[in-house]
Amino acid sequence: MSKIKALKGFKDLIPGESEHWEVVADMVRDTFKAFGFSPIRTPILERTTLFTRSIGETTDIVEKEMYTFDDWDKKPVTLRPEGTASVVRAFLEHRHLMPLLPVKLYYQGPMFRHERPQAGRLRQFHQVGAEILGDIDPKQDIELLSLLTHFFDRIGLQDLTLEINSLGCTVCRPPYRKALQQYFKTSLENLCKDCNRRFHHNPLRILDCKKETCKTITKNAPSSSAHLCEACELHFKSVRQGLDDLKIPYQHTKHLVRGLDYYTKTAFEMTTQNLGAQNAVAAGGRYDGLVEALGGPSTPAIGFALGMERLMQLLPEQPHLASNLKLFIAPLGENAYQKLFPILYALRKKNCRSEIGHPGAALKKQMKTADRLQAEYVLIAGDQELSAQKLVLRNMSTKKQTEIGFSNLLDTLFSEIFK
RNA sequence: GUGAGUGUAGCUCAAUGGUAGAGCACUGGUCUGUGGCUCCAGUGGUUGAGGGUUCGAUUCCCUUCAUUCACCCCA
Repeated sequence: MSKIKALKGFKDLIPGESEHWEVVADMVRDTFKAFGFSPIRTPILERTTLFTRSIGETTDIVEKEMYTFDDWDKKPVTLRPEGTASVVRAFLEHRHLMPLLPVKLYYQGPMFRHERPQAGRLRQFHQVGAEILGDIDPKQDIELLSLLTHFFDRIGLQDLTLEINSLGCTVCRPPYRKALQQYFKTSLENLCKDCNRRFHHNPLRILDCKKETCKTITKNAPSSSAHLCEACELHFKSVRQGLDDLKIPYQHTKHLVRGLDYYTKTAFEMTTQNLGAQNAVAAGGRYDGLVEALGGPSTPAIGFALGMERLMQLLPEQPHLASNLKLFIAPLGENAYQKLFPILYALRKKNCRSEIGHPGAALKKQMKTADRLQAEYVLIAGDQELSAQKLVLRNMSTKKQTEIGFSNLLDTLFSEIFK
């Protein structure tokens, strides 16, 4: 056994599983394009400041989870911990090429966070994301949520809940934050250690605590929706109305909070009870201030990210895909191999999935290999066949064998195996 | 970063203070050039690593590493 193993929290996707990922990836492309999104691929490595400025200096991700190191020019670079910052950076860098607002983009790819691995959480994990840049209208929120809902529908996942909330904006969030601190101030000693920490740097998070004692205290805490400014209130109302109009079920979760600093107004999560301690398969929200914060023109935007590992974990157990091998060629001896290898090449050029056995192996062994590869047909070529100028074609499920002459070999073969 | 659980054959797991066993997989035979099924046989382990207690440790203790789950946080 090799001593070098994959890093902790990094995982190989091998046949048996990798095929299913491709199926889902294809479905992503298909669905997201239907909703008018275009693919974008951004680099995995970015300047560190892109993330510190967008995600927030004091978030856990930036403080202790990023893979950051000095590039050869001594400037710090980081393996992306999420996708939105890169997309916004690319949007700003190529704005002249994407003049039509709103710009609708989607991506899929690996993200990196140095966390302790756990069910539904890896250090390299994969996200599918979608972003709509350049429109503050709640219509965009609805469009994005309808895509998310439809995608899960189409992939066949049930038992998912769309939870939404509004976090307010720069106008109404600060007063709400104060109101929360005011409320919790009196019961600080009854709140857990973590919540005491949250009290200072992110009091909204207290609402999300899992501890029972904290939960009872948060029960009567002021809700964000009661503190929304007029614009945010109206926006949130339109979003909910829009979802109702499309008959998309959702739940208004008053304590729903987002971890990244850049979120404003609409915030949402697609949650499930079947993921162990994790419950979010997808999450996102509006980030109306981010583009400007990264040095661009004021550009409201909204997006979501979906965790592939979590999605795959929720999908019902998939049977290992059959290899769909059409033909296995069993050459007995070097002569046969040399005669048949060009035939194999010709078959493959015609997109016929085919394999050839090892000429030194006994026929029995080659048959076994063919069986394991789930070949539909086996073409047998030994000395007898070569001297008789006729090959034997065996149908593996019916066990019927037919002889095929050397003249027009390829054509005959094709008409036999594709009839 | 914190806490708990688990490390025995390629895989899934037994067992015992006296140097380990099953099923599956693999190889071969049954079946001389024809796969799946049956039956039979065989290969395969310094019981994660290091140290300690003991006449003796795979079992008990300590350390370490790996892994899993949970907390924090997040998709």
